[in-house]
Amino acid sequence: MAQSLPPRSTSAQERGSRRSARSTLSDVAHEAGVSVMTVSNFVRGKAVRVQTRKRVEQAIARLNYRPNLSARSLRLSEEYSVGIVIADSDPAFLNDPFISRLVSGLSNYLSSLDYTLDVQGVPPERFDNATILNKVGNDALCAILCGHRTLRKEHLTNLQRLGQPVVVFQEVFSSPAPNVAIISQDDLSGGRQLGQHLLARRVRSVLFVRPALDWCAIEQRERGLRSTLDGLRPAVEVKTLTAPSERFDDVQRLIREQLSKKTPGAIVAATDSMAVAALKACEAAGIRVPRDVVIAGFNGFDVWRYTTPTLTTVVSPAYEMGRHAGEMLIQRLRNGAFPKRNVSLPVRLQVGESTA
Amino acid sequence: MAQSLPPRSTSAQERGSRRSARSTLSDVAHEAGVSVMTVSNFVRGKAVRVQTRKRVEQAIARLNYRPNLSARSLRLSEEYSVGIVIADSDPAFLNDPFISRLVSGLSNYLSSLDYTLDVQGVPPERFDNATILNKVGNDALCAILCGHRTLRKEHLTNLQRLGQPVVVFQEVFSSPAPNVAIISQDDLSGGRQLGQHLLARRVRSVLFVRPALDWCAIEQRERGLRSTLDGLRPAVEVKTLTAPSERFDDVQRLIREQLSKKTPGAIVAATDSMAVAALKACEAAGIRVPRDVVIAGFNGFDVWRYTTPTLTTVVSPAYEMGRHAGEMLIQRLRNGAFPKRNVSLPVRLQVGESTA
DNA sequence: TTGAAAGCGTTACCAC
DNA sequence: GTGGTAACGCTTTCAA
Repeated sequence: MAQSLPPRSTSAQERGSRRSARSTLSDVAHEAGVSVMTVSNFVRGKAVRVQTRKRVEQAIARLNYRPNLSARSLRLSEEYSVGIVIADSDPAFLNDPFISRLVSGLSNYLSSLDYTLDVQGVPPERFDNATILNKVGNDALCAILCGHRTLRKEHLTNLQRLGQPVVVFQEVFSSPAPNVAIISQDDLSGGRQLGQHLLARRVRSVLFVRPALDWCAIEQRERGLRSTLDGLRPAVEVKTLTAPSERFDDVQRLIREQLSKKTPGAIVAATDSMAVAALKACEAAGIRVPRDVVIAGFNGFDVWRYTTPTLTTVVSPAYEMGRHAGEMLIQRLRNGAFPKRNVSLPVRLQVGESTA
Repeated sequence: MAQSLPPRSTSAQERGSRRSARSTLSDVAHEAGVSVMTVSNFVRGKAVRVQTRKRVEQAIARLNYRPNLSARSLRLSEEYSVGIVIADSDPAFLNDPFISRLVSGLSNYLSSLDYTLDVQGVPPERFDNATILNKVGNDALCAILCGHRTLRKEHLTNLQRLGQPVVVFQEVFSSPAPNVAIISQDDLSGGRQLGQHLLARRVRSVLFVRPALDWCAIEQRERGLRSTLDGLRPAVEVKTLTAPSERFDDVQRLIREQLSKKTPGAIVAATDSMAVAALKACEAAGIRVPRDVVIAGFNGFDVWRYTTPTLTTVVSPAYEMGRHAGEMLIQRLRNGAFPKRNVSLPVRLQVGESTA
């Protein structure tokens, strides 16, 4: 198509059939009988004589002109765009409420500054293949890692090498490179708050249920819980039960087995969906909640209100984390440095009927 | 910065401090001692002599070169990018499981073809302000509309004027413009399937609970339900209850009021979260499910398994809708025409304990 | 206030 | 196989 490059005057009408008549500044200028620069100035809100402006406005409307972002980016060496790569083994990676809220918060903040957000999910083992990482199309990046610690560490190293500002969520690695910042939620405190709450309920023994998955948020939750309950007199026993997968049925079965041996005073699940599985397992076993055993989880997304009894849970500030990431990246872009390289956002214990 | 345009030889190192040393084809060519075109050819997988290739590979690794997408897009008049605008009054617009799955499906498909996905949520009244619509940065667009029918119609008209391929979800408008296609799920059939199911359960009266919101999916659901239950002998009574908002507490209260007057044989809620509200209202009123009343919803996202009893629901093919949109847009881009302009994807009744 | 020219990084098109 | 050249649409710079 478009044979050996006609020298000029290709109007939007004539131009290739692919992009049906996309008009350019030059087209508008021609239509309005002014120079390209005048149109450009008008589009960018510079002062233009009223008379000229009217002509330009009409030409723009007539030609349905919209500025071309690629051309602008190329000229300005600035993309006005941020990308987020989400490593997740679930193809429906946005379905996790933590992620969906985080991305919403990020997207909204960026939109308010007329920045674009590119979203790409990727299975953890193919992380390095993500287009967003291999081509330059964003001013800055966000990443949610997953998989084994070694793998995550490796991915973080690759992110550092990109030479772009990057925000990584929910990691504990110390970040040597000045272009990387880390945003987490204070899961340690979450575990502690929950521990205190259980103490106030006079719980004597706790079963902490977690997925085998190597995920530092969960380590923090357990650590916070244990730090509050360990070494008390009279003693509070804390036992950890590790589920091979996070699948609802698997978790439910595992807990049912455990309950057949012994009923703890409390079950704390590393996530809400595991807590619901525990709830169901108790129900099936004829163990009443909260009378016979109290149950609590982590996350606080919607689910808590759907169960009977409603669930006590530690609420994640996921939306705020996304928003905060946006703020930090924009500051980094504008000022050349992150205001802070390691941020921890507060969590909040929400008491439901399951620990009443 | 970067004073009056030095003629050449600005290497990545010297270049402006903003984008710290982003290297270009020219830098790589210089480093490898070959021409720009050779590097470009290599990068795009064209044949290159082994010896040359090695040098280029090394130079790329040394300089950490990544291709610049804006330059590529500008040159090729192709962005390799799709945008999705989501009109939603909830700031956490991705939190709706229908939307999060749809976007995941779309994103994954596009990723597999090395296309980028731009995501932007926007409150319905500011739809026309979305950056994605006002600047050209994508080859094609997707849109999820919301708000009053009149408003949606207006937005659809604006989308048509964009002169880009567009896929709109869950709309019923006939689409005059050849650049717009519509993808829906078969809610009519969903309503019918549910109606049949209730008939088999010998239900005599149905309360259909819906939000006031003007949303055509919900109209279809009701129509399907009624078309199956209307005019039978003996008659099945169908009554519609409209909730002013979709808020959980509001819906719960409304249903409780209704139940205090009369208990229907079945409650069908327009969405799962409303169905859960109904479940809770029954529980609070001492009405047993499914013994005294059976309950069903629409959507089939996770929630169904969290409740007690588990929920009967009509499962939406949300992920597939997103994927399908991607396929249609890419076909449209490659072949110049949509294979089909109106697609309806099948739904599936999933029977849970709530109608056992 | 308006305009002409150069160049951002890339690729199509030739020529060698 | 390799390389020179022009152009994609835009904005900065400088001159009128």
